[in-house]
Amino acid sequence: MSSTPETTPSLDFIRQIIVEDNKTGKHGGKVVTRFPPEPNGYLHIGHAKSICLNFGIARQFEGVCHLRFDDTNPTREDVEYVDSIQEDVHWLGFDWADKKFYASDYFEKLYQFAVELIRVGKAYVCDQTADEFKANRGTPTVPGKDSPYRNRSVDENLDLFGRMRKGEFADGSRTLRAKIDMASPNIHMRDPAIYRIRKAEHHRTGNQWCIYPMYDFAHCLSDSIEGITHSICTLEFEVHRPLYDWILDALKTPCHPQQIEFARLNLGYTVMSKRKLLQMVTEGNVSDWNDPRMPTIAGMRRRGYPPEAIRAFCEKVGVAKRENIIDMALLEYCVREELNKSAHRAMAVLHPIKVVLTNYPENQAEEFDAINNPEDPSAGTRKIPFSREIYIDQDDFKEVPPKKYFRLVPGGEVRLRYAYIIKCEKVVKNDQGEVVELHCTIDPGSKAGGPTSGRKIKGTIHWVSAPQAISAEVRLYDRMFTVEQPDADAEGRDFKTFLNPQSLVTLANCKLEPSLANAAPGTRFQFERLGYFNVDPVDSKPGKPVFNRTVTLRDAWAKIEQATHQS
RNA sequence: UGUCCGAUGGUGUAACGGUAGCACACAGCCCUUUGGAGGCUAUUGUCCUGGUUCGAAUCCAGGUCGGACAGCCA
Repeated sequence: MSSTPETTPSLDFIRQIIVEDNKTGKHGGKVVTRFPPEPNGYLHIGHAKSICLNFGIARQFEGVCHLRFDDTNPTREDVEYVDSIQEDVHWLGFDWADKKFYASDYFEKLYQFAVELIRVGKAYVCDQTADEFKANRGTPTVPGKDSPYRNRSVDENLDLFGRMRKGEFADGSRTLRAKIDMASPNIHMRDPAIYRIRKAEHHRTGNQWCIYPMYDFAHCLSDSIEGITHSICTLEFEVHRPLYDWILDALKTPCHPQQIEFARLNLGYTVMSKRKLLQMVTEGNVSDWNDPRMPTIAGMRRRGYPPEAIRAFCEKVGVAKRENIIDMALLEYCVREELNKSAHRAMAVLHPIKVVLTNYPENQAEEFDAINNPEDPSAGTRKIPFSREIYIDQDDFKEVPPKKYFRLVPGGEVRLRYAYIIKCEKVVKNDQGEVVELHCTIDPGSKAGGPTSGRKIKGTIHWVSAPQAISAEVRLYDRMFTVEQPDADAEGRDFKTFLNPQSLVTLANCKLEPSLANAAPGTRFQFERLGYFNVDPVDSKPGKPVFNRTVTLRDAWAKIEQATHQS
C-alpha cells in the first residue's frame, strides 16, 4: 500500500516498530495489543494515554486490543474498580468486543507454568522470611547472596510448591522464586519471587487460591497466552524486560510478545498516583473518585470534558521515552476546541443584579430568537423571554469603569444580546452603599430589525428575564491539585499534596435562561463569555440543575478569577 | 565504584547525515449588535567538549544533568 506523505502523520517510535515488524513479518503481520489495568482504583488521565495508544494502535493497524484486568493481588482489588474501568474505557470511545480477560482466569495455567519452571530446574521454593529475603538481595551496587534453599531438588520443590497451593503454610513463610542470578546487576534478576502465599479472598476466585503469582510472572505469560504481539507499558517496567523475556524463554512459550516502554503522562500541578488519589477519597478531601477536581476519567466526565477532547489531547502529547510534564493549558485547549464545536450557547448570570427597564410596560412580554450554536447551523434557535425586569451580571456594570471598559456604566449604553440597547439612568444602593438595582431605559427601535438596530454600541452583555429565570447552583472549579516539590523527608522521594483551597467555589443563586431548566444531566453549554459548563449528572434534579464549570474561555481567565475571588 | 533509559524554545513533540518544523503557552495587532470565536505578526531551541564528514540535532568518544530499579505491589 502506498501512502501520500502529505496525509501520513509522522509515526511515533512505537508505531515505527510495528511498521517495521509488519515489514519483516515478525508477528505474522498481526497486531494484538492490550490495556492491562490492575482493578485497584479508578482510571485517570494517565491511563487515558495508554488506552488511546493501545486501542489506537490496534485500530490503526487493523488489529485488536484486549482489556485485561491484572488482578493478581487480591488484597487491593475490588469489583467496583472492575466496573468503573470498563465504563471509563467505553466512555472514552473504545471497545474490546469479546476480548475481556482477567489474569485470574489464568491462575491454573500459570500454576502449571510454575510447575514446569520447577521441573526444568529454574525455580525453587524459598523459606526465607521477607526480612531475610531483603537482607540477602543486596543493593543496586552490592550483589545479593544465594538463598540456602536455592539448590533444593526438583522433587522437593514440587512437593513444597504443591503444599503451598494446598494451604499448608502460613502467609509469608515461603515463596516460589525464579532461579536466575543473585549477582545480577539488575535487581529484578536476583531470583525474584514469582509466587507468594496470600490467604485472602479474591474478588473473582474467592478462596479457591491461597498462592498468587507476582506481576513479573503473570504478566508476560498472560500476554503470551493471549497472543499479544506488542506489550506496551510505561518506562518503569524497562528494567523488568529482561525478566519478562527470561520467563518466556525459560518456558519456551510459542508466543513471545515484545515489550515496548513509553514515558507515562504527567500533568503539571496534578497528582496522578492511585495511592494518593485514593487517599484524597478516603480522607474526604474530595467527594469521591468522580469529584470534578479529580484527574480521573470519571472526574473529568463529570466535570464536562468530552471524550473527544481527551482523545485529542492524548494524540497531541505524543509518545516518547522522555520524562515529561504536560502543561494543563494543552488539555484545556483541547476541551475548548471540542466544546466550541459541540456545546450549545446559553445565557446565564452568575452574580445577578436586577435591572428594571422603566420605559418597558409592566405587563408586556416578548420573545427573541437566540442561536444555539454559531458553529453548527443545524443546532437551530430557541426562544428567549424578555420582560421589564431582567438580571445582568454584576461584572457587566461598573460605577467607576476602568479604561477600555465597554459595558454598562452610569449614563452609558450597552446592548442586551439578542434584544435592545439599554441606557443606565439610575443606580439604586442599599444602606451599605452596595449597588442592588439599576434603572434603565430601552431604545424601543433597537431590537433586531428595528430602525435603530444598527446603532454602534461598544458593549454587548447577556441577561436573563427575571420572572422566567431559573435559579441554579453553579460550581466553579479551579485547577485540580497542586503538588509540592519533593522535600527532604525520610523517604526523600515523596510529594506533599494538598487541595487548592480555591479549587471549588459554589454560587448558589445564579440566574439562568429558562431553557436550561430541563437540560439533561451531562449536557454541556457555553455560557457566553463565562466559559463552558455542564449539567452535573450526580447532583442535578429535574427542574433544578447544578452546573459545573468545565473550563473557561481562553481570554476569560483573569476576569473569571477576579469575579470568583470577589464572591 | 552498579544496571538500564533519556536530554531539541516556557511546555510537549517532529526532523532517521542535507533549509531545525508543528502544537500549546506568552506578547502585540486586526475583526466582531461578541462566535471571548477567527485572522495576522513576533520573540524564544538542538546539554557540554572533542572527533568523523563537503555537511551532524542525527554517527563516534568522553563528560554533565535528569529519571527508573533495592515490595512476598502493579
